[in-house]
Amino acid sequence: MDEKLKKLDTAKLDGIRNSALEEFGRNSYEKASTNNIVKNAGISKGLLFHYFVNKRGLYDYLEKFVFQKMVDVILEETDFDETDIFNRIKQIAVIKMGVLARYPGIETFSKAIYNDKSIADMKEIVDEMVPDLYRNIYTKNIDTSRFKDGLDFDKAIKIIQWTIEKYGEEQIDHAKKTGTVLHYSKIVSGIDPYIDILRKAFCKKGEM
Amino acid sequence: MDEKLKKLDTAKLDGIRNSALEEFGRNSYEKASTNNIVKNAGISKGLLFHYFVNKRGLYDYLEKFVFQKMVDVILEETDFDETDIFNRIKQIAVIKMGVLARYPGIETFSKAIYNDKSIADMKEIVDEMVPDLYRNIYTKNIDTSRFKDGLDFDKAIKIIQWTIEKYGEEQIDHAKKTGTVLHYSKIVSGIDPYIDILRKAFCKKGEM
DNA sequence: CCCTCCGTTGACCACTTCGGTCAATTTTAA
DNA sequence: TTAAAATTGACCGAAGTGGTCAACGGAGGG
Repeated sequence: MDEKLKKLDTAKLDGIRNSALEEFGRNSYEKASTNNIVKNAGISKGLLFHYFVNKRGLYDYLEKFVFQKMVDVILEETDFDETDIFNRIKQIAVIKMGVLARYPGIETFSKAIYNDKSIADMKEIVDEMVPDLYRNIYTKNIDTSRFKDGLDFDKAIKIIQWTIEKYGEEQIDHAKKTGTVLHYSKIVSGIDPYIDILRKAFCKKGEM
Repeated sequence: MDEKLKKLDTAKLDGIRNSALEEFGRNSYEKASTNNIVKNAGISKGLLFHYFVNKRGLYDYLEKFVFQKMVDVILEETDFDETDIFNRIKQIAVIKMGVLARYPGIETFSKAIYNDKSIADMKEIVDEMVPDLYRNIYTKNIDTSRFKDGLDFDKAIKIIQWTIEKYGEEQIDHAKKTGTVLHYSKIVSGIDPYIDILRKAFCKKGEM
């Protein structure tokens, strides 16, 4: 399966992935329809099974893909020379949103994974790697001296991260409800006032 | 339909609702199976259609129910004598979690609503009422004088609210992944350190 | 004791959709 | 020109779909 996949046209593969992520994100594994997937991907039924063998093969591939993609992109695009934690967190949030934009459905799919029984190995890998990854990207080469004395660093990071994520989610929700197109640059700039508040709240007076 | 429903046994109705919320939450409207719903609710097929006429009737009922339930419980249980915004937000979060605990699946169902086309009236009602409701419950009889001068009140509230919500989500996720049972009292007490941090960050020195 | 009422059942309906196959066709490259 | 590879979609038996309805059982009144 994997050798065949490597020869598959990038654009076509992208289409299949997005279509499948959406279908598996919206429905449980059993109810997700391969017919819908091929229809929305604009390919024939036979081709899907030619490349992914069967439904389970496609699902397992997607599972590995979304995890690997997120990790790869974050590690690759994060600027570890940035020592300011606020900028670092914002940067990672923006990177994540970029992935979400390129692969719509990746989010609902990720959440749906834990409802279905999936590859056993996969869960272990994820559960091991993710905490490690997150500890790294939010602490590596970060200047903690600017924080107020006595502030719980880990919890402060969580608050900043959560604020940025929730702001993003709110914007996405709002766009979905009103039917407007979402510009990620707008989200990014809209975050700043919140970051300012948190910076004032968490940093020493002279160090902002 | 509605008159019949009133005579339906509470426990049985609860079972049907929870089963249906879960099924509609996990699947799109078309793919959601009435067979699954009756099976998990422990009732016969005929009974479901006797009370709800058809699939759409059940769905529309659920839509009204989840919205009405949330509003009612919040308005009923919130203590508006509490003037401290931190306690107020925490209180509402706890109330919400209580509803989520009693009706598992209500959350995914709510999110799924905006993907499917649903009762047109419903959307308008929700879009009008919800912002109003939220403006009220987070500001009515709240003492704003404790906040630091120059702090953006609305944004500060958002940050507090988001922090509490994300903390809750994280705990629920963790419980789901590890398969452990979740005690809501634990969530509630676990929030406090975060609230303390935000209180120190947002309030005047003497006013905490 | 029967009778009527009503909540409740689940076999059954015609129909759609399911995952998956494979002979046939088109595209590619040499 | 030809062999190989990519791609199609009609087709399969099986399973599931929303919805119906004749029949059942127990409660309550006479």
